[in-house]
Amino acid sequence: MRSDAPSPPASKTAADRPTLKTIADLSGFAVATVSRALAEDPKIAESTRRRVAEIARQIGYEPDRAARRLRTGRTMVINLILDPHFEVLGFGNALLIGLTTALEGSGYNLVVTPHFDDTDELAPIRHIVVNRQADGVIFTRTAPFDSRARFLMEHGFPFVSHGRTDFTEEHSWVDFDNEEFAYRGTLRLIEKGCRKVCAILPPKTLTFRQHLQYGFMRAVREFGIDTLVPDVITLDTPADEIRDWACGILDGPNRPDGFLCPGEASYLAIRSACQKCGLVLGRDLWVVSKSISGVISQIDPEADTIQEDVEQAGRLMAQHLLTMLSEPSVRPPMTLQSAKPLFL
Amino acid sequence: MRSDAPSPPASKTAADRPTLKTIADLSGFAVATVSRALAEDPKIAESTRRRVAEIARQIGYEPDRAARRLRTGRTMVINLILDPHFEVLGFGNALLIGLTTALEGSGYNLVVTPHFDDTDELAPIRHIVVNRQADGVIFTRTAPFDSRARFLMEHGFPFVSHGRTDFTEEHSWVDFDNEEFAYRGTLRLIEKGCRKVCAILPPKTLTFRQHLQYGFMRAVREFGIDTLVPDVITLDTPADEIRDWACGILDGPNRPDGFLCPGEASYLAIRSACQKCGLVLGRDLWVVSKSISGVISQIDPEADTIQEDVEQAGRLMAQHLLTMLSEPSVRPPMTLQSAKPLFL
DNA sequence: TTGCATTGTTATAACGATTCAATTTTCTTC
DNA sequence: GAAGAAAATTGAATCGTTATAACAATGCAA
Repeated sequence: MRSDAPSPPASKTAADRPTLKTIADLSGFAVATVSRALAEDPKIAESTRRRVAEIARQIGYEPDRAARRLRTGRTMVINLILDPHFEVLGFGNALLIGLTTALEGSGYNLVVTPHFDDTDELAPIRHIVVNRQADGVIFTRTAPFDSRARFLMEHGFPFVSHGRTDFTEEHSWVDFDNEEFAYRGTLRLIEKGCRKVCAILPPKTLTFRQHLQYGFMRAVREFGIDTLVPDVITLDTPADEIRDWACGILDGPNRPDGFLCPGEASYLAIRSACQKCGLVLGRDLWVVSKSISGVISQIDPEADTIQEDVEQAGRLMAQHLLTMLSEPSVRPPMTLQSAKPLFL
Repeated sequence: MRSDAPSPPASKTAADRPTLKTIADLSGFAVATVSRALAEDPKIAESTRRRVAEIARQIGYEPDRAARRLRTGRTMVINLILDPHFEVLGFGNALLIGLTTALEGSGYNLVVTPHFDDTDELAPIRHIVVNRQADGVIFTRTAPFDSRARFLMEHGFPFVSHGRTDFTEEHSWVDFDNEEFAYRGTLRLIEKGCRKVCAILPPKTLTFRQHLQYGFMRAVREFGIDTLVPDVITLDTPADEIRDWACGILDGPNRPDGFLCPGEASYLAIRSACQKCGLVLGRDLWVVSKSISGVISQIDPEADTIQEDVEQAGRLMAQHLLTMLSEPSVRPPMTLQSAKPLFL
């Protein structure tokens, strides 16, 4: 007996998806009861709760997001502001994976909003806050007195930033211990015998430039090492410009013999410049690099890298936000991720 | 005179955001009239429409997403399925930037949903379709008979895939012309004098493996060149494994002298292996690589790369979806992105 | 003046959830 | 068995929007 009878004309799947009413009819209880039963309201009899939950499970009931949002005012949305300078290699992706992973099953959706024009960095966030487009915000690359953080604090809007600020008021953040990275990385270069070390740093506007600088300076001062910190070249400079600049430096007199690269693109750029100038890494020149995607240590196992676990940062940020959303009175969680050198 | 008078107790910003009712009260019209006026309903007097629009503008009215979604059933959400194998370098990021850019101002939100467990690739999509969590879906890395595409077509659910399928029924997609890439790339290797060329290909399950293979085979057959296509090594293999494998090959007899790398990680891996074996790129060995983030051509200007514009792909996918959503009867738009060699 | 389009506006009922206050049922206790 | 307390349930209102159908107001022909 064939069972593939002609199905009813184009049965639109989601047309008749179950609501509280469906469960109410099926169970004999009122809609209000069903709602409260599913919310585990202790004033609803245990037996009723079980009964309702069972039916809900059977028919695959899932509450309607729009209705809930309209009624409660909670959007169940977390908004990630997409920074234009998401490091080319790996950073954005890893963060996204971490965020979505940690948010899975929480009921929160991750909405990604771009912010690419350099004009008004507040615009997307203001829109979200004023029009209640999300319950929480996540953004990256903080400045010491970040206008986004200030705005969100002023409005009591939950957020987690990647990177610290210099505000006295506490807020939630996750950050990599860039000072430690720079300190240990520079020590490593000195240990290798470097006499003049160069650090490629982020733009001056960003908080983590300070951290890197502190760590770097601390190490070089301890050993009285010569330094070079370019003004015009930063981590955000396109790799080809870094490369060209490095070629110039390496050709000149009194060239540095150690580089601190807090990013993968800059590492590849230096590596390439070095090769072009006929210098050999690990003989004429040493480099310590931050590794995010892991590709560097995969390709150059002998390279001195320090791993930044950005995926974990994403998970942490999501968890922090979830904590704050479920317990608004809690002290904003902050996490400093330690720098783990892959060399000894 | 100091102006920092104590502000009213924690004035929650979005507490009193304007609704249709606000405009109704302000203008003297009924809520229904206001709604239809803003919708540019031709049955509403021109003068009324102008008046209402002006007030709406002044008070910064923005319709409530939840209410609208509840009433109309349209979610104004587009869902991107995050693939676990988003190429490490650049791909995911570029796509995301393209998507969000093209979606800006459209009123659609981009929600990112992960799919990391290798078990049921249909699960996230089924959830979206059955529970009406979005109006359209975007996903990547199609298989010839992709179960996700099939499911979505069966349910008449709008979607755009990155990559083609072998289904006879048409659906919307954006794809890079990988056959052309492989053909031109291989020709380039032959032109350089290569006698035995190796192609690193994606896993057999993916459609674009066929395209690459066709292009590759077409070129080598034309010139009767020897080939090597590893079975165990694919584009998804971690860079260190590719590197180790390549070292083995390059040390052995009858080694290939040309590599086709349709991905940046594989290029870096080959480049590194080559260096380790004491071979020199452009003398003992040639490589043609696909470049996505652009970092390769920035670092190795002399490298033979072919650019894939993934950001544009993202923009196209978003545009395709928007078209289909606004005109459901339209023939699903498809775009093949041409391969642009950066060498002559 | 009546009748009948035409044009513009509005009251009302949803959409699917939550929540308050009111109601019904069950359990105690005398 | 009645009264009162406790426990369990429910009707109705609400969130902000849109769609339908009904309602006024105006113009024009007969």
